[in-house]
Amino acid sequence: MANDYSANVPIYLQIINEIKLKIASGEWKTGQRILPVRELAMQFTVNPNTMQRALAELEREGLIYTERTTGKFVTSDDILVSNVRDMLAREYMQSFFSSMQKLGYNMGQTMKIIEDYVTKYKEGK
Amino acid sequence: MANDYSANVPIYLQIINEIKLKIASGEWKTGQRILPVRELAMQFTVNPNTMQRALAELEREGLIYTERTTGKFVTSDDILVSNVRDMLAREYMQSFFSSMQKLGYNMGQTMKIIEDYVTKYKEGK
Amino acid sequence: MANDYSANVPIYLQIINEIKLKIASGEWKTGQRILPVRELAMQFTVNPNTMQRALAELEREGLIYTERTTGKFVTSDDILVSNVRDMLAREYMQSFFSSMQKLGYNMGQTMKIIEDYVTKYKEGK
Amino acid sequence: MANDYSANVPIYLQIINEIKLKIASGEWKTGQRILPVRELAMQFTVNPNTMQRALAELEREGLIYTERTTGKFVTSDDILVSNVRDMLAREYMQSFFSSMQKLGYNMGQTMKIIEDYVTKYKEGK
DNA sequence: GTGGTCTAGACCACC
DNA sequence: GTGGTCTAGACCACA
Repeated sequence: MANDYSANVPIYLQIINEIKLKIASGEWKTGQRILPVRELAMQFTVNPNTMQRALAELEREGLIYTERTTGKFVTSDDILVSNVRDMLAREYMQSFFSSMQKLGYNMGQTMKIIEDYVTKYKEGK
Repeated sequence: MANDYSANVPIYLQIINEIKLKIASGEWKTGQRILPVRELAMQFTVNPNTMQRALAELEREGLIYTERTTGKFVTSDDILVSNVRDMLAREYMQSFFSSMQKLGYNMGQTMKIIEDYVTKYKEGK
Repeated sequence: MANDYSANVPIYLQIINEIKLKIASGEWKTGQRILPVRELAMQFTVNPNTMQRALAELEREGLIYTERTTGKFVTSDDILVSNVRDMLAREYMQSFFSSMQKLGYNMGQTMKIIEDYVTKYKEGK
Repeated sequence: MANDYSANVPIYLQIINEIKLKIASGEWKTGQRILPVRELAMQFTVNPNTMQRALAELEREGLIYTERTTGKFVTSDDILVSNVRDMLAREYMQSFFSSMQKLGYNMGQTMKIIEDYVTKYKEGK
């Protein structure tokens, strides 16, 4: 049996995911300037180096770019952002179906549960 | 420095979830005797004290009971198990919809994505 | 006129190039274990973090891989190494021809100079 | 901590090389008057003192001479310029062969690579 | 004031 | 002892 009791997910990876979500969801708009590294670090209560590392990684993925001495910006590539958003949605969905499967629900049963939930949600609203 | 990044989730909590999942999914059947603590601890490659703590917690929730001198058993209360299973499914589902909402998909859009996914899944199969 | 009086090339980039050369030239053989990060850092008289960064980059390029708790190894992919070697050779060559062009030699003239040089070299030997 | 990583090459040395190249390549013609130090300094976006130092060095090497009250001129000694040009070419070439050797190519292999490259270059053109 | 880099020193998980 | 991560604090180039 494989045993990996959650070795702490590195902070910089958690930050990467958080920011990726902000960009994908449009909370950080394409082309928009982002806060200075040091301010971001304070906002996330993290060391500037850690933030720097996270942003460097996001830059490698193309979600952020740097203008020397001016600052960092969200990419202006709407298609890229859209792809990231789709990819995240897909990950969430697959993870959800996988969890349901572990609980013993096959896809059809899972769909039924979802539909019931949505129906009740609409009525409740 | 105080920060809000996931300090390790205590191992005993992780184990509780694992076992709860085994019971809810039927991998551990109702009324079935479970292995001695020490063996379970080995199986999970965990300290026996940690396993003991997890089992105690599960017992408080009624999912496990102890017969002195005989050992520990999964509850025989099928309804309780069924409720736990439903509850977990509900948690997964709410968490999923919540994530999708953070990504900017409302419930209708999310449903559409799910249906597309399921359709493609069936075709692919 | 563009002015960029060599801002120091970052040490970690210099190290990357040095190590890449060692691997491409076969001084570090494919599959061979490399020294621990901290020892390498001492050998290069550099901070361990700097060495770590360089090695991480090389790992992203596939030239190095890590076995947890065991150490780091040169890739076993001979083809990859061969490609890197070819690429470096090509870079050197293009840089050379480019320099000669700046000096006012076209490709034919450059070839002539090379051949003279090689001829003399052989005679001298 | 002492280490052997390229501390910035002094700017005046970089400028010397740049100007030497201009003279050797004929961009600055023999006997031609060169701009006043202050204008050159501006062109190179460099402190006038730095430019002065570079020109003084070039004068010591005979590539430049000063006529009091008139200004500075490129040497009229075509043979000297030609020699400098040859010497630079030779340096580039030796540096190139040396790099290739470090990569593990002997002179014959290097020649083969050059010829392949030139052949493809001509076809491509 | 901006990002980028480097050092020093520490802690952690894994074996 | 191995790699990986994090913090703190410093320095640099560029504009």
